[in-house]
Amino acid sequence: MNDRTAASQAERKRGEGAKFVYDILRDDIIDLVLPPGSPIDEVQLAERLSMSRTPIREALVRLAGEGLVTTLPNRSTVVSNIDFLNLHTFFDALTLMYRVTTRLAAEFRSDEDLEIIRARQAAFSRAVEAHDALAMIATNRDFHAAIAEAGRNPYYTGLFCRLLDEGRRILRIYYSSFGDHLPRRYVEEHEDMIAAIEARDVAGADRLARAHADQIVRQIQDMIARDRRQPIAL
Amino acid sequence: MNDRTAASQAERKRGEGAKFVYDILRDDIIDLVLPPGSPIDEVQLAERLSMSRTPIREALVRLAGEGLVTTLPNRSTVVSNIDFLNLHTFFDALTLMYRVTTRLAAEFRSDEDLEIIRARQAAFSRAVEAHDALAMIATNRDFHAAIAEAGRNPYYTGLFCRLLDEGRRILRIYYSSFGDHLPRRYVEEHEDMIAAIEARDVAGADRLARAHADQIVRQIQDMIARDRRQPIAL
DNA sequence: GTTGAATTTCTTGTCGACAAATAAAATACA
DNA sequence: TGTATTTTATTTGTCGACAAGAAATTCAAC
Repeated sequence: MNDRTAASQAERKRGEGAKFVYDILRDDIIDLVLPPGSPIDEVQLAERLSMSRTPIREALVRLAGEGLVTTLPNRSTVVSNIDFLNLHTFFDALTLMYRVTTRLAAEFRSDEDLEIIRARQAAFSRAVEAHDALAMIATNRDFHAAIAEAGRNPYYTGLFCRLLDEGRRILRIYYSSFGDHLPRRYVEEHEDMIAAIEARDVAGADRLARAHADQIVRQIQDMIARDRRQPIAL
Repeated sequence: MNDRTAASQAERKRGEGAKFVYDILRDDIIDLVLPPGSPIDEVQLAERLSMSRTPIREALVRLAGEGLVTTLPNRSTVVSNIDFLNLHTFFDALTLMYRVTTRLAAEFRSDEDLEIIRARQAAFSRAVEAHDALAMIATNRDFHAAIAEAGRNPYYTGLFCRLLDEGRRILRIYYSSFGDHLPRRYVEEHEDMIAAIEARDVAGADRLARAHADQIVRQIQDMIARDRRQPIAL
């Protein structure tokens, strides 16, 4: 799978076995190392990570709770499909969470929050400069997650992070079609959002977040319309 | 605990052991049969339900994923506290979900959805007539959950149901202070919402949902202000 | 009587094994 | 040759047991 598997040989503390395999599976699912539909074999995973099936099952239960894997009763558990037929519900929720979290960030952010957000934006900017599409997707997610954290509403951050992760999966499918000019626009939009959050301009933050969300949704829809590899589902 | 425990003697099908104990624990937590802070002993539960610890642990992992229980590493797992200090984040998210789901229901509802919603409203009305506060709380939750289902956005319904369940816990703490006149107002508000959903009046549904949410939030806040038993936390 | 260390107890996290349920393969039959 | 049925095989769900960690208790020293 990946090189982190080597770390499994190192002795792990008691109690973090499940978290260990959870993190590995989660990252691999979001990065599409495990594409939708991939079966997950408990026994195979167990011997690869040199641990019992018990912590692996616990990780799978948690992943199922977040909707990242689907458990067929008495049969295999597979990586959840991306529901292309109902993407509009995803876009709708994503847009709303963009707006709400950015609004709240403008209202409740502390100076430390602002620092973290700026650091995340710097990482995103570097990824854009380097034309590294994969890093762009990841750092963009971290940027907005930091804004959500500044809003200090765990209900929103929870749903938003789930949506952002799902968005990473979708974007990763089409990452080859990323151009060079559009992302730079995102950098500028991010800067505007930071300015609004710093100025505690709630209305402005909402307007920018909405525009930003529309922008991203439109780009994903364009990519899907342009790329007709799997028109129905994966 | 309750009489459902007796059903544990009946033979269960393979694979639904975890769901069985999950449902029991979930209901008991939401109904405050297990109040916040209650420790959950795996071994005790295992022998009471006459099953192994494995399915019980799976249920606990799922409950932890939904935030209903908190697992202290290497120590006991307890029923999660109600965070009275940050109730405003709960009210904020609840209000937003009320609005969004009702809007979407007005937009996408089918005739079958409307039937289900009406049935739930009838149950709520009966509970109000019977002055059964506990049934009121439960049927009110089901009514709004049905509206959310009609909106057909699983991201919203997921968060909303979590919020409604948490609201049930909060309301149940103060259910003794329920009067007789206020709930009747809720019945009428529900009827108005149904009418707006039937007429596909999105703007009206939004307005009614917002007013309804404000109403409920205000009542809970009044109850908390009036009842000073546990001013800080439970 | 109080404080601190050692011991015991109790609960959890992990393991290996077994049995049920399903999928796959092999066989029988038309 | 194609289809139905039995057999095999694989994978999951469950179990009992054991060991690591933390809390509670005991014991000792001052």
